[in-house]
Amino acid sequence: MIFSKSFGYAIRSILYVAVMRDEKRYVQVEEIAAKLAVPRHFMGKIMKKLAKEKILISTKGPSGGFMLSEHTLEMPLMDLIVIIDGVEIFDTCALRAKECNADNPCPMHFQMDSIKRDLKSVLSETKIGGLLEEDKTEFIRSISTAIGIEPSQKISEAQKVY
Amino acid sequence: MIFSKSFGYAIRSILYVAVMRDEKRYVQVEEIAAKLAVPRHFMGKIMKKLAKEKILISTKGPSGGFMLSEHTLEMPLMDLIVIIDGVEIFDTCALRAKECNADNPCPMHFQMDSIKRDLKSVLSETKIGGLLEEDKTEFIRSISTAIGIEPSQKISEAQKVY
DNA sequence: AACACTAAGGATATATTTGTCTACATTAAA
DNA sequence: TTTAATGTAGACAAATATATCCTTAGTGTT
Repeated sequence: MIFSKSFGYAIRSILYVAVMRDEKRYVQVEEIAAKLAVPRHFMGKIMKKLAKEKILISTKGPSGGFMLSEHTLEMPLMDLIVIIDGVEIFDTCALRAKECNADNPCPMHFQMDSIKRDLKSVLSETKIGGLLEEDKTEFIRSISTAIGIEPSQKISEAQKVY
Repeated sequence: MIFSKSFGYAIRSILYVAVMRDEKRYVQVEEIAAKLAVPRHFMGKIMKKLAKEKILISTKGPSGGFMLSEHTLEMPLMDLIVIIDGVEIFDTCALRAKECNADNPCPMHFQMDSIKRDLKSVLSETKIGGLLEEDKTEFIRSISTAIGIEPSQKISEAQKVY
């Protein structure tokens, strides 16, 4: 699955907060989780981590919640991957050899090297803000708009999308 | 982790059988598992699947075990991935959108498309036999040779490698 | 100061993957 | 034909990833 489910949740939550940035200052986990059809508390854990890593700004209390920080949109996906999934995806040998490098390569080393190089390249070149360009914004907004009236309905509708 | 642990076990077992192909006809799970430091019965399950898919030939009874089939070495890694890990790695959207394609792309669609294209390319171009070329063979052989005397030692030594 | 609202944190639960054990079926060899 | 060596199969267990629940701690409002 290349990336974890958590990573997908993380991106989706950031994009949701980003799309909402004109409408109000802070967005609540409650709302995000409902609109994106992500388990409320699991979403909370992930966002807590994002806040701790300064990817989002959070504040407690009434009308509190999450918003973008200045550099959120400039952050490469690479950083997000490392924060959520860790570096294992890049430094774990496919055959699980403990020592596997160019000097002492496992039989799949160079193939994996090529794959990982491509992966790193895409993830480093793509910034979070880059995911918001053009009509893609519409896709995100559709999650929150093209959805029913009532909370439980919202969730079931959202689940049809994600 | 891109590929599952099981996938790594599968490749390692096939390569082991391949390297042993001169020395004897059949190689036993018992031996393979010990030399590669893979849990005996877990290894068995994976190899059973490989045999069912005609990637290896198996026979029961005394002096039975596994050996290569004619086309084993010509098989692209792509096929092996699908057999062991399934197609989810290629058809699951990173953001877990149910409908995600070029016409209705999720915000990460084109980045993932690029990554997956690279992945498929490497996995399709690389055949299992290709992993056996040159000095890589030495790496595999080292698993079984550069290892101690006694079975329990063998396992612990092997674990240092993998 | 008291209250209500919201994120933070920790404990617990469920699902999936990985690993273990036991019994059984097949086959070669004696 | 008996026996022992082997793969096959399924139930069970442990580890990890994902999900839920409850409590705590800030923060704005009254």
